Amino acid sequence: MDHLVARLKALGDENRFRIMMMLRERPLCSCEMLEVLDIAGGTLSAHLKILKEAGLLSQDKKGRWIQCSIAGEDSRTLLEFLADRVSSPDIFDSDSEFVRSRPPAADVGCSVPTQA
Amino acid sequence: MDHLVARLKALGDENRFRIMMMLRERPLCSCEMLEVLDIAGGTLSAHLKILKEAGLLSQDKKGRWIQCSIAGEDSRTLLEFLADRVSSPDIFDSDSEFVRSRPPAADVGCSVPTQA
DNA sequence: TTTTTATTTCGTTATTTAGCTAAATATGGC
DNA sequence: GCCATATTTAGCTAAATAACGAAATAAAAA
Repeated sequence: MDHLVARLKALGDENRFRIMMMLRERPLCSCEMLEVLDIAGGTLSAHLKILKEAGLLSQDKKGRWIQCSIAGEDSRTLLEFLADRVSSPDIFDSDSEFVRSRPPAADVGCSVPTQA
Repeated sequence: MDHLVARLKALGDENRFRIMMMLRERPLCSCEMLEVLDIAGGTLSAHLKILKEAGLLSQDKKGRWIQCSIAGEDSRTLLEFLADRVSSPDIFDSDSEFVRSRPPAADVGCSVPTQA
């Protein structure tokens, strides 16, 4: 499959798209995403794997947790273009708002229960 | 699901993406697409339905056949942006080349056997 | 009106996907 | 080393998806 088509497929899922929109704000660790998305840890891990394989997301070990970021300028460009075209900005904005309301993970660690 | 995410999902399939890339060239009827894509008529019909429901494709009855086009300026903008970013231009270019090599359907009708 | 052509719908099948929970695997702090 | 935390893997289920071929529709041509 063409790489771009694979990227579109990866982004054609609401939860994965929300993840990438949040990452526009700043790098995040999984536990922060879990606070926003109503899915289990295992499910999130699977989504992150798909985004990584699509070349949209990169992961860096930062001590105990793993920091997820947007992978590369190409991905960034694509996401900015798409962000301007979402038809329900409210949802993505409130996700970003939540991210902004929290101090970066690097400062506080991940002190959130992994699974409900 | 957010409308844009639904569009990305619709485009995240190789055959559907090829269809939309070909439509950048000119409007097409199903039988022309069938010459390019190696799928059965019923399968194509299902793909066209998905693209239509995603608001990417519009269909107009033209006598005996149905003309498919890109639906709206939004879709056109999105597709042009994506077309510049495909990682295997060869495939999509050769599809477009095939389309260009044929006179428009309006002139000749659809004289191609529907299914192999 | 019968035939031909274009397209859709239907019934089926195989595969993929998204989700869960629970177990396994790091990794850092005590 | 042991415990707590973060993440991945594994095993499962249910729903969605892409494909087929054949039957059903629609509309123009003969």
